[in-house]
Amino acid sequence: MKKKSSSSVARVKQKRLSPEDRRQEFVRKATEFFSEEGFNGGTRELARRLGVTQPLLYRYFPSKEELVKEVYRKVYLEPLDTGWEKLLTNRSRPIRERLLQFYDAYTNVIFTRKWLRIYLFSGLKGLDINRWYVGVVRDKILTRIIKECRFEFGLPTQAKPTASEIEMAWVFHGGVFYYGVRRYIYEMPDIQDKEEMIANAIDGYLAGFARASAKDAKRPAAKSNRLNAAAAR
Amino acid sequence: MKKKSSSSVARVKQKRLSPEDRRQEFVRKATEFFSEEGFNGGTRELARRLGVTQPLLYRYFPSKEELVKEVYRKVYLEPLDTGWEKLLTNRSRPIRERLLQFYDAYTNVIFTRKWLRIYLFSGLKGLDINRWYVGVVRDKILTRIIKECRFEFGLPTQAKPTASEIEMAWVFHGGVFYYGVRRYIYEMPDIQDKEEMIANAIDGYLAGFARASAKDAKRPAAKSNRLNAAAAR
DNA sequence: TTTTTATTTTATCAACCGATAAATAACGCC
DNA sequence: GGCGTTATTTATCGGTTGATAAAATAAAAA
Repeated sequence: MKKKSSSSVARVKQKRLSPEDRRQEFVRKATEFFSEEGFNGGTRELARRLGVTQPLLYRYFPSKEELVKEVYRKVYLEPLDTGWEKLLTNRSRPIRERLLQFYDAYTNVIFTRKWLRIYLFSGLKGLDINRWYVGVVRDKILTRIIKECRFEFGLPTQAKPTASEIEMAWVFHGGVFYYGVRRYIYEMPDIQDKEEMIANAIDGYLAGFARASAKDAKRPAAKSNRLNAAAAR
Repeated sequence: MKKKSSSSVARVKQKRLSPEDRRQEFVRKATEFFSEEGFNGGTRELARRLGVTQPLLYRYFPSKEELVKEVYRKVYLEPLDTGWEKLLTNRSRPIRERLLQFYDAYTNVIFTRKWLRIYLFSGLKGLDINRWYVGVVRDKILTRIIKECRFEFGLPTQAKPTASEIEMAWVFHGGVFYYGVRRYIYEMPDIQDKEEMIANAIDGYLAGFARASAKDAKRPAAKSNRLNAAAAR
């Protein structure tokens, strides 16, 4: 064992962080820990990886649950404050380019083992923050994509997205998402480059969107609005 | 409390099952339990839901882990012995119809809260049986779909699926899968009928497949075989 | 250096976990 | 019915969990 390193000799680092910085360091490392072990991981093992003793955690967090909540908050808010919303609405560029750039940026944030695992763990718990996040994806991302696609294909953009449109966007988005799961959670070998996969997925989605629009143009809007009716009651 | 009901009076049910049947009943109920609580659920709570005491479990299973393994086996093998393979290869019917019927049948099996949750729980654990299952989906289902699509579009069917083809099929399949997650795990409201979603997803996939085939026909096979090269080393 | 304050550790608690042994209850058979 | 066998329960073990109080240490202030 080393000596105590009390004042001057051999003191290389470890200045002593501000309480808030130290707290954030704990949250950061706890995120890594819980992403691997799940939220049933013990506080003793977590403390060991932090290089401290277990009761110290309770100086910075009133309970394990509070620490876990802070991990959630950090993980779920991380992908949302990257200002990608303008990226989708820039109509000076074709929709395909915008989608390519957006999904490249978005997946650069969420396609990590850490993020995906915490997302799935909390999803299995049925947490409110998970439902909130999924709602944000639908209302901010998918709804925007649908509107921009309509514009690209010369369709009216005011009306709310139909159930079919949302569901098709979800299938596309979920398909892309599932690539991350296969790669970073299942760790499947021999997987295609992310960029190629995204390009293929986008082309497939746009082809499907064009096809569906053409079909809907023949017989006007009906049937696919079962959802709005249900939501209006 | 009731009386003991030893021989004849007021005996309505509860005949006493054979050891194997009782064991299977335990496995069945344990599947429900672990699907909700996760595999960290306690044996005492499980026994309570079974209406028995906790040590009794150890008469039927040597350890909790063995019980859990049997739950895995049952859940993972369930969707595979439904003989849907012939369904995909019946070339007297158009591929769209076959895909519709297959995915209707397949999702009828896996789109339950129970199945999806156990699948995700075990996936997060990185279990071998999970990786095995994902490999089966790729090699038996997706590869077959690709081959049948090639046939439908008048392309040669012998060559192994390219990386792009597999990845596109995965995005499609994962998109459908993610519908189940949204519905039965996230429990999102106002969701489209499963059949409509599947039909839309299939049409989108086929449109994308046609588009990709047309593009590949211009410049011959190259680039998209990076995977085979990687697998051959 | 001495005093004060903030940080970290040691020791410990009650509750819960998976698992085992021994005692009891229920059944099938004669 | 009584007897032997199987199924089930009661009681209990050692280990681990999240959490608390008090002692000890390190840093900062004087």
